[in-house]
Amino acid sequence: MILLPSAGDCVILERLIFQEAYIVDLFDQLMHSDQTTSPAAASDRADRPSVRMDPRQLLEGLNPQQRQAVEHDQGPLLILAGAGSGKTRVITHRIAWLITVRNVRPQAILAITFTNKAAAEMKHRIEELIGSVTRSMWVGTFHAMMMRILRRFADRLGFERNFAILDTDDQMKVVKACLKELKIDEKAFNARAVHSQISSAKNSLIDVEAFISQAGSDYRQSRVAQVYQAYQEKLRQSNSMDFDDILFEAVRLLRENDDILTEYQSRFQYILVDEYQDTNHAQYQLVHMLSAGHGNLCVVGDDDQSIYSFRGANIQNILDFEKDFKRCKVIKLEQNYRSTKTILGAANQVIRENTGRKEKALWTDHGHGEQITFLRAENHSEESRYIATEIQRLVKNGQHYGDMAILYRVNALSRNLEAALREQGVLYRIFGGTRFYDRREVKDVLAYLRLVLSPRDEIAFSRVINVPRRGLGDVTIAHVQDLAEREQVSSLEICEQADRYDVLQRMAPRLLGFAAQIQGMRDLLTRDDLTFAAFLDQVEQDSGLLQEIIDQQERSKDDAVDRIENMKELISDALEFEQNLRQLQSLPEAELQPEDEDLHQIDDLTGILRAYLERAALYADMDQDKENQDYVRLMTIHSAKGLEFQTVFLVGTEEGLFPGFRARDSEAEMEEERRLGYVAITRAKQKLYITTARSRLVFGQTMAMPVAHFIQGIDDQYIEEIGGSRRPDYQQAPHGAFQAFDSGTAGAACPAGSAPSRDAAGRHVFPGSAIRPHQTPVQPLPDIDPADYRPGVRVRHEKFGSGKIVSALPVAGDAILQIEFQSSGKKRMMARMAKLEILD
DNA sequence: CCTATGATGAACATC
DNA sequence: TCATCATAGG
Repeated sequence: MILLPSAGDCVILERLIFQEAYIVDLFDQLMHSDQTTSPAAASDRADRPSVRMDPRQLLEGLNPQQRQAVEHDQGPLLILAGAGSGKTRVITHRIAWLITVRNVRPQAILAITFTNKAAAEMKHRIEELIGSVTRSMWVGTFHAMMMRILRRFADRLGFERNFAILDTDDQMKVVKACLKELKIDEKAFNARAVHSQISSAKNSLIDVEAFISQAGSDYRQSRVAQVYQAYQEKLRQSNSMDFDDILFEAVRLLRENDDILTEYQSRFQYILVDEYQDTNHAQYQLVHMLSAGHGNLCVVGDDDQSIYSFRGANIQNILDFEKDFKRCKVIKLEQNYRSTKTILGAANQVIRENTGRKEKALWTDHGHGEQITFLRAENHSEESRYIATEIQRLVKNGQHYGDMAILYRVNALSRNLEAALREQGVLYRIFGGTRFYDRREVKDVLAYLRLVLSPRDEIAFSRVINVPRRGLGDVTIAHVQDLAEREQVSSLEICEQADRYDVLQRMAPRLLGFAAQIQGMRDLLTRDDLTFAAFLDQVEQDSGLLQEIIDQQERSKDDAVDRIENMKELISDALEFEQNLRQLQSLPEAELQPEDEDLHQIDDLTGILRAYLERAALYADMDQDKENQDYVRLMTIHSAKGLEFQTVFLVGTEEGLFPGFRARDSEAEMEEERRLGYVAITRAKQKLYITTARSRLVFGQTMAMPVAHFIQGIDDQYIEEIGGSRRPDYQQAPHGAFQAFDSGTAGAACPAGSAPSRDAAGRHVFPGSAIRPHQTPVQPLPDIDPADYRPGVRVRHEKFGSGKIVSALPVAGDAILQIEFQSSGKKRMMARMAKLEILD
């Protein structure tokens, strides 16, 4: 390793810090699936800029305000960066400046971004400037950064280091369980609403006690307080945190432990926070605490782009920054480098209606460009068809799919568009929607993994205890959980001892079988002689999850094939994850003993599993967008934040949809919708389309949709209207006309039949392998060629003897076979798993 | 204890 | 429209 002793720094100290920073970065690279580290880049390591550039270059091409921001030295700094004002440029150059000019060690910099993607982008751009320094920097989201600290000090908070992270789905289930336990009527107390109250309480750092006292004698509130209390208790017993806890507990950790706070305060000499307008109170507090000593806090944001209040974001954080940090410097970036005057003008008109914003005058020296095209279509199919044909027209004129994006308020709108785009042969890709790790079958597998890793994970337990069906019903499960509570042990332990309890007598064999299954998997884990992918493969099989889907394939096959593919995909994902890890570990530095024990343990299967589960929870954006890919991008406005496109189609800008119906009676929410509109409009560089439909299917009903109010306010000079005025039109097309139109395309849009036929497969009895833990080392499954398994081919199975393949369906390098055995009739199995001998 | 059925209610964005 | 939930019947 190369050590560059810097003035005044104790070499040993530097060594330690460097080591941890290095390992921390390994972690980071692992988490970002897009960061498939090239060996070349990886070995080009240095904790100092490898290319020492002339610092003056860092200021080149910057306007005076940008320069000022980059060169700012000590003390708090607020950069108000309007849309398209070169914000990222300023941040990255500032970091480069700090390192090269101010001689700040990279590991003394903490840079917080809003998304993982933004973090990757920031690192990339810094490296372009000064080489691979980012590997020892902490760059990431609040959640990811705090997780590092929390893992390390989990014990101080009373958690085990392998605590689980609950996603929204899990959280909901826990809330429901609490409601049930407290005998609260779910109709009077909507679980969703209660959960959101708990969530915002945590984001505001209101703990259970404070919530209770705040509720006072208010019946409703004190009931919610009870749920909050029960909820926290359950999480604690399950050794789990939810998303909000990650921040909440981090604050608590730093508040209650002076030594830890001091350590991180002195480590992070410079703190930068991007998208500061979207921080919540907990995040505010974290930043505050960490920067308390030196006050070298630089926040960047735009109050007009605050669009995450649903997540607890508090726009006051940015509005009050000057009050909170007295001697702070404020720099406004008001020159827009992105859009035409027309687009900017329209955007300004939309946002100007908001009150209580920081006055900014965004300007550009670009030309006026084309007018904004406003479309008033009859219905959603016409709207989508217009967009599709327009895209094709633009492409004929030399534009690229990759320069265009279609933005919408709600994911559901992508459906209609998809049909039309496909029809017209437009290349496109949809972002967002159900994420890979959120798919049911994937979550089931992950729940097994969680339970294997952390036996106390009650939430994972209840998810998988009867999945696949083991003939264990609500009553039995309730008994198990009651006993667990009474005896203060985990439900899994009750299962292990099921034969000791009278109430469980009847179901004891099944419970024991389940416990043995988990134990078997845990043995595999601790024995540590499998690759991670092989381990996951084994879990998918031993759990019976895979077999269950195969059985189901009998009837409803469309769905089943997808699900099997997802399970296979999960294995490849695990493989990739592991390979990345190995590659990183093969670097020379990895031989060092990291001071951080947690990261050290990433060496064995258990460590990999823990890291993998964390990634699944925190870094769920699996399908990363590759730049320069030539397809139209479809996404929500929220996920488009920070991006820009030559041409933008903003669809469904209708009252009730965008702005959503909930914003109706709340001026605050209305303002957020306007900000959202502002964000959408400012994504466009050259050309903007705003489209609406006079009628649209909402909740399966055709509804008349008025044009969004904030669009009506845009001046005529900026807009060219097609299909009608954006101002209220009294002329409605006859209903019947588009009724017929709808039924024509609706069928094509959703080809799946209305009633997904459920199959009546008999319940799954646990396989023999489950009861007997594995005695012999597990053989990795053989690679097979799916093409070998064709209908008519005769095969031999070690248990069922010889048989003939009736049908074969290739799936992800494997095949689902139906085999007619001479002795035991028809069976369904996966080719690879069955270990068949081909007889012909 | 499982499954099918029909009712019911939900739908906004993300770490 | 789609998914989840409660209920009834096997």
